[in-house]
Amino acid sequence: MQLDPTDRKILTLLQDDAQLTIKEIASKINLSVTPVHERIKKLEKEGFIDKYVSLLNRRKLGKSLVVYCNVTLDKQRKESFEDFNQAIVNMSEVLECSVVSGNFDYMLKVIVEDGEAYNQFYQQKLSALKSVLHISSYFVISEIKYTTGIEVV
Amino acid sequence: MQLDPTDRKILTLLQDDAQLTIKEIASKINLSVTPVHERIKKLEKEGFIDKYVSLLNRRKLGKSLVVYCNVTLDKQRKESFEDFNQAIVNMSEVLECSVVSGNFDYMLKVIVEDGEAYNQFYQQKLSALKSVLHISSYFVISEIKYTTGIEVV
DNA sequence: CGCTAATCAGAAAAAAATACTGAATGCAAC
DNA sequence: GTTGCATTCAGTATTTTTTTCTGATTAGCG
Repeated sequence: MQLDPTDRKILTLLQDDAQLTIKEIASKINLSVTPVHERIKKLEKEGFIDKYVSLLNRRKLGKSLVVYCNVTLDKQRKESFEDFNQAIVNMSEVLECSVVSGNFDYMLKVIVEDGEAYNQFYQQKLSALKSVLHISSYFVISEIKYTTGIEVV
Repeated sequence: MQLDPTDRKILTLLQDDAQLTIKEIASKINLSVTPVHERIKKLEKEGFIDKYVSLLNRRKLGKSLVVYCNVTLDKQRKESFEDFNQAIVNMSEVLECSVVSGNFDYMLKVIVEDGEAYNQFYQQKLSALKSVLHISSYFVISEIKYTTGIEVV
């Protein structure tokens, strides 16, 4: 399926504010509600829109510390990767985890309450995994930018 | 303001699916619509809910490559950080950017179309910034986990 | 006990989403 | 050229949801 400029405008609006009513969107792009509604349903069905979420304020919820981790696995063990992946998916502290190229294996983004909580997480959860060989932690001091919005060209 | 278990349930539901109707939420947590509605409005006003967004499928939109970057700035120049921050905020390829502790200064998450597009971005945008001294790039090979949902305890 | 504040259910009103109808347009086949 | 088909749209009707309003229940407290 090919997106036209109207679809792109709708996607751009929705990824910034999913609470916009169809009428509001219609008004912003000079259309009536019918085509806007139909297009949104189509975009959902075709998989351009993955899901609608509300973004919570992590500080308000006591998760003030963000840490990026580089993890290297013990390549000797054949099942290392599967074991590790499985474990990571079930850790609520880990928001993002990807296999990356370079001189380590995984990049993680972790959020916790504070340094003490990270120490707990590090010692009892992450480094406790048998497949883990090495971890480097980078503490976030200041968040310059965070967005879930991607450019819709 | 203090959250009670009902508030936490609502937040947990909403951060996973912001399209749930108040009636559906009410039914899931055994309440009527009135208190659910009142609580959501309160949670928005108090800042526990930052915003509602739709998450788009980046592959569908041609952004197939994710790259994490470590950037080191030239500390000699006094205005380096401000200049860099300003520039980053205006780059649509950069989804996340944070100042971090450790042997480099910034951690970035970048999404682009492919390797060629990254090369373009790297050469003409990122390394073109005067304040940038060094960049290390880590290409994402496989995304194990990605979520915007944080544990609401 | 009586007062107040907080929380809730249920119903009513307002607004939104969804479904339906038909008009306008573009395009391909003949 | 014109017939037929598909696409896109505006306008309206219907259904569903949100929002507001009213009053009941409960818990805390002097």
